[in-house]
Amino acid sequence: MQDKGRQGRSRDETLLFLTDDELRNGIEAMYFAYRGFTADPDRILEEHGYGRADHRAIHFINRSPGMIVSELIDILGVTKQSLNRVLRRLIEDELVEARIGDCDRRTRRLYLTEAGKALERHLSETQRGRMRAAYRSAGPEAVAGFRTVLERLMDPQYRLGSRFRQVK
Amino acid sequence: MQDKGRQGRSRDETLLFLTDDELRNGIEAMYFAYRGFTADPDRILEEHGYGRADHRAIHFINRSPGMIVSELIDILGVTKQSLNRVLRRLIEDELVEARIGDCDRRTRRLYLTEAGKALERHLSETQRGRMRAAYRSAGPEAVAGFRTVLERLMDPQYRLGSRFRQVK
DNA sequence: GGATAATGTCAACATGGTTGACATAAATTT
DNA sequence: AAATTTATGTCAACCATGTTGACATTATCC
Repeated sequence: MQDKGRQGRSRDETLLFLTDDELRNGIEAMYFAYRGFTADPDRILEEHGYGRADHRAIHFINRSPGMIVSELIDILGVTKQSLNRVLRRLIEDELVEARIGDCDRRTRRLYLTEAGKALERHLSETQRGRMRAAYRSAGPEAVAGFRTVLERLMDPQYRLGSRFRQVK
Repeated sequence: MQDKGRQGRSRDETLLFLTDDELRNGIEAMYFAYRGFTADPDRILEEHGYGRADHRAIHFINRSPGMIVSELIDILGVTKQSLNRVLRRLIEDELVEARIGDCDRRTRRLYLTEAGKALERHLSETQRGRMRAAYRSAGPEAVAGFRTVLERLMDPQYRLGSRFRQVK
């Protein structure tokens, strides 16, 4: 099954990276890498009684302080009900503060509190640690390639270039 | 917040890929890319009334036909109860067949049926399509770098090299 | 024959998604 | 000024997928 594909295509050596086998390996690698990538934060979050959804909210609020709720909904790609369940708890626990917008008083601008920033740092440091180790052992050229392919894999509106007309 | 880190480190140009900012961008890219990467299969699965857990089982059974249940549990990193719920349905729906092992009759060897293979092909073709487009537009060197970093990100036992003493 | 191993199953629970319906307050349009 | 739209919040029900714990069956191993 997994040999069949290669045969017909590998005559062109320069396109070896496009054989079905190579693509399948890439798919699998993506799966395992993502799991490794989330493993450390997951452990930390569990100790604090939070989950991955909380991490994502914390990450993006830290990334763009003052972001409003609907922007966060768009970035995370979840419903307001789903995000609200997360936000409500983070606000109750005083990891996140929601201030009324000054231009538009219907909106809520989201900020991490000091406690929120502390948790963010803890999560981020651990995750960056793994990323740094991977980057360092792979080298700058590999990292550039890694980033290029990742950008091509995501839906266009989330590419680094497209993600900054928003915020404040 | 996100400027602070760079300042202290960017003096060494060759290590720019290791600044906290670069690492944070990598983390975010990983998140968005993974989402893109699973979006197409998720749509297809939903049409058939299946979920991502079913996809993973189908993927790995296709990848290593005859794999036994405990091997699949190890690869997926879930409990037997969790996998069982998935397998039970896939077997009921006749996408997967579980044959009694010939050496050890306690074990169950897992295979995709024709219907299972058909669904696998549908899912895989779509996902490979996106992967192929990304690979093609990024080029072979980027792909090599991509794969290198992914391998370094995953837990070592899942690296491509370490994943083949098993099966049959 | 007794211990161990591989699998299956039941029940209860948590997380994090979904949809649908409805409420409030503020901004915008007419 | 009134009507409409927008941003947010909330309740309830549901689904998928993970967990733990307990227990049963069958086959293998010593």
